[in-house]
Formats: sequence, C-alpha cells, structure tokens
Amino acid sequence: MSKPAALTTVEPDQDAPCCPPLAENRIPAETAAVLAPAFKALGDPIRLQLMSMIASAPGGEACVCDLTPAFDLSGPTISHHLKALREAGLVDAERRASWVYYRARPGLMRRLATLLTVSDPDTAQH
Amino acid sequence: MSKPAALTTVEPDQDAPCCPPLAENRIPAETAAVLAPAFKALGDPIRLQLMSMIASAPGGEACVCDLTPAFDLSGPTISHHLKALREAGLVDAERRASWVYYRARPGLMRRLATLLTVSDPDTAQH
DNA sequence: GCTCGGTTTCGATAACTGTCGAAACCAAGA
DNA sequence: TCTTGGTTTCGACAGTTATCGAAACCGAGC
Repeated sequence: MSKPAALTTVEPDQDAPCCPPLAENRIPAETAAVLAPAFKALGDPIRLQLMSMIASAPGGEACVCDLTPAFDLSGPTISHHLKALREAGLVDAERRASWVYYRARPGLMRRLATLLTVSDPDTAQH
Repeated sequence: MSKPAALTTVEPDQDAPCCPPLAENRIPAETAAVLAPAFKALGDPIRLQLMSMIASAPGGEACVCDLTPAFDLSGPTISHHLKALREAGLVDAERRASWVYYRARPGLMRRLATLLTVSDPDTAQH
C-alpha cells in the first residue's frame, strides 16, 4: 500500500445488483459480510446525525466546518466518525480550497432500505 | 430490579410516530439516540443473518434449535447475539415447551427502512 | 423427584471503539 | 516563504464487545 493520499473512499461493492428484502430470503453470509459494516457505521448516534446532516444538506453536501461545531466533540473525533462513514461507503469526501465537503452516496443507502423493507401486513401474500 | 425472569424484550419506543427519511430533515439527537442501537444491532454479520433467518422463516418464527447449528459458533455466542437483537427491539422471543422461538418485530424495521429511504433521482423535487 | 436436552447467564479474556490532545498535513494569503 | 486556519492522522487510554467454557435455569418425560 503506497499511502493513498487521504480521503480515500472505500466502496463495498457499491453497485452490486440490489438485494431482496431481509424478510423474503435468508441472506447469504457473503452479503451479510458486505452490508453489516454499513449498518455498523450507522449504529452510533453521532454518525447517524452526521449522515442525516450530510444527506439533508442544501445542495446535497455539507462542509466539515459546519458539521463539527454542531456537536460537543473535538475535531479529531468528528473526523474519526466521518472516516467511518466514508469507509462504510456511505459518503464521499471532496476537498475544495480549504474546506472538505461530504456528500451522501445514495446507492448503498437505498440498498439498506430495501433490505429492511417489510411487506405491509394488508398487502402481504405469503 | 426483581429478576425479570429472562427473555425480557426491551422495546425502544416501538410505536413512536414514524420518522421522515434521514435525507429530508436533520434528525434530532434524541431520535438518533433511540434508533442508533437498532442499526448497531444489525451491524454484525452474524446478527444480520440471524435477523434474516428469523424474518424469512416460514410462519414468521424460527426456533433457536434451528438457528444455532447454522453457524460455526457456540450456543452461548448465538444466544448472546439473539439477546442483542432482542434488546434492540428487533425481535421477540417466546418459549413453547422446550424450545424458544424468535419472531421479527416489523415496526422498528419499517421505521429504519423509512429513515434510509432516498428519494428517487428522477422523481426528486427539492 | 430425578434426569435430560435445550437455552440462557456468568466470568474471563482478547480485540475493538470512542474520545482526547499533540502533531502532521494542506491550501490560501500576507 | 512564513504564517494561519481547517482537517486528518497518530498515540494513548477507558469502556465496550465477541467469544468461549462452565454453570445455572427451565420444561418434559421417566
């Protein structure tokens, strides 16, 4: 590994063919291994809020300089959480001038949402 | 605490009014604090598979005796993971005769799915 | 009541995570 | 080039988690 110059976005098979809901078929171990890290990344209140702030930001992107002061945490700690979201493939980072902007990657989010989809009890047809 | 007789199902505000998608409004800290533990519970490959096996089981319920041998892990370890899902409010457990059956709680799952919903790029109207 | 099979709890241990301050890095401007 | 402000990385520490074997628990059946 030749020092990938920071801000790398690891993407866990971002564009894989989308998965049927969790409740329809037993998901294979490989799929679980790929998707669990994304849920794990969302499994922290700070990261969940960060994700929401980024995804709901006007223009679809949020500056770290806006994210950091929204929490009672140090800069390094916020950076650490953002890195976790990045490595989970949930967000992308881009540096422009002095600031770094984060943007949500809807692909994986959509895949997770589909996985959790539960058939409506009324329209269910097992 | 007077020994709650095992198999307690802690439910994190299961029937709270459902939340708008993560990408539409910045979610408040309280909501994040309530929902993050559920994502965290799904953030482990074993638990994700367990959840899938339970939710997709015929009749909507799965016996621990069927779940345990599906993994190369000890009984106590599987029980530990099931407890995590229980405490996250994702599943319910019921003992019938000698066996314990697990059943998915669709309410919270639906809430999580809604939270992750991303508006389709085509039909988006920001 | 005693035993037995299934399941959970307990106690221990190794590995991981969240947090911080210090240091390094990077782009902009003086 | 030097400084400055924004961001990430490093190193450390406390708290949490995954895993196991042993022990306890709980119904069923003898």
